[in-house]
Amino acid sequence: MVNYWLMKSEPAVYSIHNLQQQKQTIWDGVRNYQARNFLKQMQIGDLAFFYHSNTQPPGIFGLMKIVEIGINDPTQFDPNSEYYDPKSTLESPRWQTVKVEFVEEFSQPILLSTLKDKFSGDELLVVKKGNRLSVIPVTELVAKSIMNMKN
DNA sequence: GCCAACGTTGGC
DNA sequence: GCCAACGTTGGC
Repeated sequence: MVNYWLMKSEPAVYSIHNLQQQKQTIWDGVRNYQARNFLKQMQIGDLAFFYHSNTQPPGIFGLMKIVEIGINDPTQFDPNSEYYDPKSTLESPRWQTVKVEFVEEFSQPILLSTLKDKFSGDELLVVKKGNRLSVIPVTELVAKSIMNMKN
């Protein structure tokens, strides 16, 4: 069974175009336990919407696929990284993540304003007021609907 | 730049 | 375990 997710990134830091060029990347830097728990639930083959946050306009700009799971986020051990976590140890790492692969960039991005028109906060967490999670699950029904909207 | 809505930290 | 203070996210 394929699960669907939505993963946020600030395009000024890492955009769908960066992923398109790199083909694959380790999704590092998530430092929120709830988001991490969703990362741990991911399975190889799952699909994730690439969401551009903190930009104008915000929205879903493409699709990616989970190709590797259970990766220890390397930046937690790197004192030079802004994501360094001195409380994390090699014996029991705190932060796990996944490797994602570029699938497609949407020819027409699905903007947050559109998502707000189409879905309620209960249907899709990203339109819920006050939502701050950078990794959220998306139901199959909503995912299919989004896939239709991009055409 | 503002600020609402969180999550985290740390004293007690 | 409580909760005040503080930090962060992210749309606007």
